[in-house]
Amino acid sequence: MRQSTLFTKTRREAPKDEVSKNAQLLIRAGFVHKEMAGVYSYLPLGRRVLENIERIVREEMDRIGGQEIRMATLHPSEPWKQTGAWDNVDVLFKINSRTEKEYALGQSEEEIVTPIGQEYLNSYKDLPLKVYQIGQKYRDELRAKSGIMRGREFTMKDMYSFHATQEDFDKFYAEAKDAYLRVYDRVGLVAKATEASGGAFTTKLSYEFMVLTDAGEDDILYCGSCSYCTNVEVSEQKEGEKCTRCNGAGTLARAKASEVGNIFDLGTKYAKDFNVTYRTQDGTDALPIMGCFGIGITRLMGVVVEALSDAKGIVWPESIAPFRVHLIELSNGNKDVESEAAELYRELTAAKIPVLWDDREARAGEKFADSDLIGIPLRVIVSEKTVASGKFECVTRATGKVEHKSISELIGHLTHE
RNA sequence: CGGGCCGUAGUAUACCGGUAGUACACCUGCUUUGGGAGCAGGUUGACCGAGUUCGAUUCUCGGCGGCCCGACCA
Repeated sequence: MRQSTLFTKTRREAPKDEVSKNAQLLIRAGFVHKEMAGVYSYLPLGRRVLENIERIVREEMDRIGGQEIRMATLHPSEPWKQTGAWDNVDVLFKINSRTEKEYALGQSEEEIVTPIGQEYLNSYKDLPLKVYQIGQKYRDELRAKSGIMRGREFTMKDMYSFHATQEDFDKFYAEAKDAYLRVYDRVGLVAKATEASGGAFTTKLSYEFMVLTDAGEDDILYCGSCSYCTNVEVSEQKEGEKCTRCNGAGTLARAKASEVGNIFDLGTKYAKDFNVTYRTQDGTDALPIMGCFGIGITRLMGVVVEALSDAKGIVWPESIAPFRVHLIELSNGNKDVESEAAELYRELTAAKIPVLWDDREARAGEKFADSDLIGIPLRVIVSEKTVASGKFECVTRATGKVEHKSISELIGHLTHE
């Protein structure tokens, strides 16, 4: 992609109505556009990042047997009334049509997926079933905040599972937990599986997945030596105490964290609400046990920016960066430099490496500053200097490390990781 | 939802009861060219409504919108 034609450009100053680091940087760098409080549009750079996060999530959900679907986001009111959520879930957006018919906007989709399940889950042979989708969710938050981390419209991956037995559910729950941890690891974050309350869903404990960041809204306690981590809202222990989980090997530290996912045991609540039963092996009817598993895609993007950016701008992990290479052409009209940059762009593109080519007529300082802000992992500079030396200057965004490589060395490096 | 602050070019900000100035961006030209260039010229603006006033962008009220603290947070 030529940067001269890229839709959006960088800004020198942060907008005055954003305080959070993620929103300031994403807007300055041209990834997102704010529509209103808590609602953002994703522009080419931002969309590419979302797509990369979604790809990773899909791969991990498919790996544990998930089947991707896409459910409606405009919902009939009936199922919401049937579960009681219509009157009890205050973040539910409710809409009246011009014929006075009532609708809801999806903020989670148990009310939609369960009736769908009812139609196809007839026999124990149809279980287990795991379906998921990636799509927009709407929540009527009283106060949107923290940029893209807590909006009224956001993108979420939500998976729902149906099981014949508690044992089967527990087995899948453990697989899902591992898949979640792989997702966070792959997008460059360290997430802790945190014990938390099940909220309105269940009286059982659930797992929230927490990333340590001061931009987070939750307070967690975690052990310094084992994997124990708990939301302070359900903890019976306090900061500084010996961890009981590992018999006091570690002490508990308290930190701010952002929830980037959660997984719930729904039991038979929704199956009961919608009277979903399946025929068991011995010919009786039974209620399936359900689970729901969410990952906030857009929040994850915001948390990555919060956790990994530095004073100069965003630092994207390789796995979700909008482009892998930022090709900086410093030609100033020098034809040799121009043709060398064009040639490098062609070769990288032929090697299927996504490249943002800064072919603008701008000075070096501006290009470098923009490049730091946008945060593409590898910067490759083409200039009179590099043409003379026969090697390109390669700078790693995260570390600032500079290396000089030929085209073949560079492509070899990028394709053998 | 309670409390507070705030709405001025695309962005960020001044000043002012007599219709607005700066910087960046944008357009034209010349020069410059490895860390956000310089000169010259140019384009662009008071959230909406009502009230007070000779006159309102400025003061008052209402609406709408934004941000912060708290509460809330499937």
